Amino acid sequence: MSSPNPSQNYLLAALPAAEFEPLATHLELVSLRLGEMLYEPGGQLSHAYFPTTAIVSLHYVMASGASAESAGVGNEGIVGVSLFMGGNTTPSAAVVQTAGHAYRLDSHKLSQEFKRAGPMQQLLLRYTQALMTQMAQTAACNRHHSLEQQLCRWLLLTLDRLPSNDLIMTQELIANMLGVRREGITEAAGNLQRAGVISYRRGHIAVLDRAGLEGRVCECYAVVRTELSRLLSDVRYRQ
Amino acid sequence: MSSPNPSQNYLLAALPAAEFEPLATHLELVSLRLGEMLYEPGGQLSHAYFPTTAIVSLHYVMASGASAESAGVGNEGIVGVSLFMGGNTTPSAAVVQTAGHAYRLDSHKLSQEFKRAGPMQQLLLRYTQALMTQMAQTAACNRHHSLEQQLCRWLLLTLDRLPSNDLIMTQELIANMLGVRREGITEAAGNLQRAGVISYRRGHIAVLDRAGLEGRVCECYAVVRTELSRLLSDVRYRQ
DNA sequence: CATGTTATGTGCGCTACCGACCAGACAAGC
DNA sequence: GCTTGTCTGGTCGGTAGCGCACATAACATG
Repeated sequence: MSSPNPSQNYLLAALPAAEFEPLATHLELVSLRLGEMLYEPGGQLSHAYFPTTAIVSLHYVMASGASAESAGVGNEGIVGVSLFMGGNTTPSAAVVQTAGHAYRLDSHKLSQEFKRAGPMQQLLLRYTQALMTQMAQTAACNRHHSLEQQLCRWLLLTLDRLPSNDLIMTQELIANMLGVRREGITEAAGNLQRAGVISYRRGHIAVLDRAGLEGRVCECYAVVRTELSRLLSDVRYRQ
Repeated sequence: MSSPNPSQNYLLAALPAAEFEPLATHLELVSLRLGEMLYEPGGQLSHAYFPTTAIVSLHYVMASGASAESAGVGNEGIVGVSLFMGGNTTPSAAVVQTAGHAYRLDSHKLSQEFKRAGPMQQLLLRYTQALMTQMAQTAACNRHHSLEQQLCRWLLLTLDRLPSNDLIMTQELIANMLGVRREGITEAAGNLQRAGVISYRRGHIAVLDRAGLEGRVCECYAVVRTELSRLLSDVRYRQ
């Protein structure tokens, strides 16, 4: 896992070898810094990104400056679905939430690959549907669930995209993702720490008890997870 | 407008004549009753629906019974994107929010049409991207905007899908869509009525002053509208 | 026109979250 | 060492929206 490898990304790993090989030479390894903006609202994308160890957050920033994440993308997906959906851009921004690596692919190459209507197209469309589920669930969760439940959901989704149990993440950043006040995160995280579920210090969060998180999270986490594995499980071609 | 016609649906209307004609014989006019469930969460879809005068709401119902709409579909779109996205089903439900007509198309025929990779595919993908924008914006709006602003957004989006200014709609139903308390709608609608923007009686709402709504709505309405027209404006083939 | 049903209006206490602060605590650089 | 910036902890008032319990009003039906 330590040396970067395209097959750390689920979508790339799922491609049949015959499809992947010709693509491999066009994949460019990039290192994404925390806070880096992959694209601004309405901006043109020159590349699509397949994260391996990085995590990217798709979120909308309101006129007031307030923001809210609609979905996150990690090694299970791709950043830049609008490139093959035909819109080329979106009103959302894509910001690096966890520093790490990603493989990027020229937008023309991606579009060309998509148009071949092969396994890659199927994978991309299915992933896009999973992304829609994540967005719809975020909308419902924002409406009905408590800040603590949402924090648990967010932690679990992030954890699933990381090799370790340690997140490099300030409370302020989490608050921006969830679109809540930083103090709200302080309080909820404090509760979780007191319960022995997580432990944190300046800019680091360690998950000690994953089951504890799962016990506190709302149903939304399971819905997103289940739907992702349903959509992508039967399209894994390679080991 | 009074006699049902497939080209009342934007997507069908946008198809080039050569593409539309062979499809026309497979389109079946159906009448959708208020409250009818087109598909249940996880259920299989036998048809896709192109609404003309009907409006369908996509929403998730939580374990607690609470619900929240993630997007609405009217004559600008299609119900059943999961049929061509490859998932066949979704965790959301589709419920008729405004009774009216729709043309339905057999799921195999739709899928077959999609695979031809012609104008229909492009239209469907672009519409799907617009749908994603609507979902993402709903998530952000649920987080940050007031009930009154959300009601205005919902009314405007619904209005855009209707030929008239009269909605047949109880406050209870709106509350279910927005995922708020019925009393909250009573209050917000009361304010709007006092301001002369709308007028209502048991199960009917008339919009008197569209500009008034637009003055009170949050930015989310414009984002969704603008994105929809951006994505679909350059793919209109027929008059 | 009497009756049942469904839709709307109102009042209450309650809680989760917001906004605006300030204070302490840790990390890194000089 | 000391300083400076960043991160976390706590407080205090304010409020939007919830849950609940009703009261009233419009319509539909026989």
